[in-house]
Amino acid sequence: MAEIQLHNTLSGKLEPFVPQKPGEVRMYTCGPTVYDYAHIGNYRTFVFQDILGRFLKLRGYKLKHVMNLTDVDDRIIANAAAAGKNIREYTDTFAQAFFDDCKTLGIEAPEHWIRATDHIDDMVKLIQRLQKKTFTYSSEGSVYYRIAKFPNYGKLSKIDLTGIQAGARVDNDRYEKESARDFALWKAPKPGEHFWETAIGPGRPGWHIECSAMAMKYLGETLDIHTGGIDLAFPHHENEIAQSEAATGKPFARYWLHAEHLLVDGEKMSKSLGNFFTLRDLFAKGYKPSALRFALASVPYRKQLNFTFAGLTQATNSVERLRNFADRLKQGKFPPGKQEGMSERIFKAHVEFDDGLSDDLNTARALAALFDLVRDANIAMDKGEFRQGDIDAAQLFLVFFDSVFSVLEDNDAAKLQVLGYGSAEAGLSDADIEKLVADRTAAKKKRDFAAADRIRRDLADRGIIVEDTKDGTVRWKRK
RNA sequence: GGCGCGGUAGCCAAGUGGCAAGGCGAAGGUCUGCAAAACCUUUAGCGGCGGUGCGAUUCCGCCCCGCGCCUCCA
Repeated sequence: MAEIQLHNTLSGKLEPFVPQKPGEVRMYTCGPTVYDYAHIGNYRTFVFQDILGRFLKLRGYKLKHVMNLTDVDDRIIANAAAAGKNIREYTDTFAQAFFDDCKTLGIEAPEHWIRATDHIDDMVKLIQRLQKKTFTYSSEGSVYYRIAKFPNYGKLSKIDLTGIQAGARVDNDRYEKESARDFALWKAPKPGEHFWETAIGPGRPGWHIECSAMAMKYLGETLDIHTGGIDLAFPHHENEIAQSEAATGKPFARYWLHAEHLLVDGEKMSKSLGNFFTLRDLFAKGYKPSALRFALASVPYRKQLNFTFAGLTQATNSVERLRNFADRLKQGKFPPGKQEGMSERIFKAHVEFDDGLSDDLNTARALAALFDLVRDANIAMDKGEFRQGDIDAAQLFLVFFDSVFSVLEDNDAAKLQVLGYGSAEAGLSDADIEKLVADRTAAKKKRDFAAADRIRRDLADRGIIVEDTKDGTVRWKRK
């Protein structure tokens, strides 16, 4: 197997991935801010993180993965107040929606899903540590980080802040800061705002401190991998580095991976442009979770992904092709024995697939290896040159593939029902379908094609596709 | 302006100094009672201009275009 290479934002280069502790990966990912439903752009990043985690596990690493939910910030405070709810009540709704969405998209739950407001004490302790080392100063009840004291500031985002002055783009009138680039570790409460009473005074945490505090609490002072969307590189991750490394004197994370953004029709997604979508928006239009997952996963994560409905349809059809192949493998009748060269062919595809993912999660390259094999295997099957003894190797590869991509299982309808989409109408049971299929076969035998076609059409209207195969068996599937 | 992605067929997209993967779509065909699935065939002057090479989509320079970040943002 090829060595795993990952693009590290810190170095700007592809680097061989070697965790600190052999066989174990400690990964922290920035999750959503639960002030509203997450959108498909968020899920582009979360699917990337999922694929990374799944691939590492598949490669035999023990994965310790922590994802946070930011459940306190300005938007949340404002929205909760507007809704007449307290912060917890308000964010619970969207946290639950996020968990449901993840399940629907096949995003595996990390070992820990943690919330900022459950870790106020940890943040306070970290701030105190920074206070002791004089990386902070207080002003009007808030605590700020003194960037001037951290020499490596900007090493992740390669940003040079010396030119940034308080002014038009920098909010300098709400708080008193020594320097415009300094950021808040702890914010003094504004009138009427929810606050925590702590050893460093009343208030609420700044945005960045939560990730430093929680990541180090669960994963130690040096993480193997830290990921998020590209927009988080600055200032969020840069500030995490400043806080964490100032406190510990150790590198905070060894590999920083950032997912590029998703665009819609070539433009930034925004509510004002009317091109802003949540998962629920797409499911309500009838698109399948597997199609969206495939669409998000098939474009390598460091490339901007241009989301379009045409693209989603393409993804739907691509998944269909793979499922057809998986079905054929499962249900087809093949001659006994093993075909000369076939297992080698399958093994080659397997290796190429793995090589693709090892190359900084090049999913497009990996998929090409799979589709190549699908074609070759179909050709062999058509010719009767694919045998029973070859099934296992092919199946093994598909399982490997699906351990990462997770799109083969035909469970879209069930998933949608969890979110309340798709008709919960009493559809045809398997037995009903079998009966109708048998009726059609009987009609065909009598060469009553009109009757047979009528049954097939009725089934099609109810979302069941019936197909005759070469070996005489009839197979059906739900659309 | 600084930093960073990217411009490859109708659409999505990989890739390499030496005849340009893969998927979707479209057209024609094979198979089928008809379909579906599958298979076959067709569908690329690699943003522009220069440069270095026997040879450049791939390296270098300049330019054009799209997108992102530069303290709300996955």
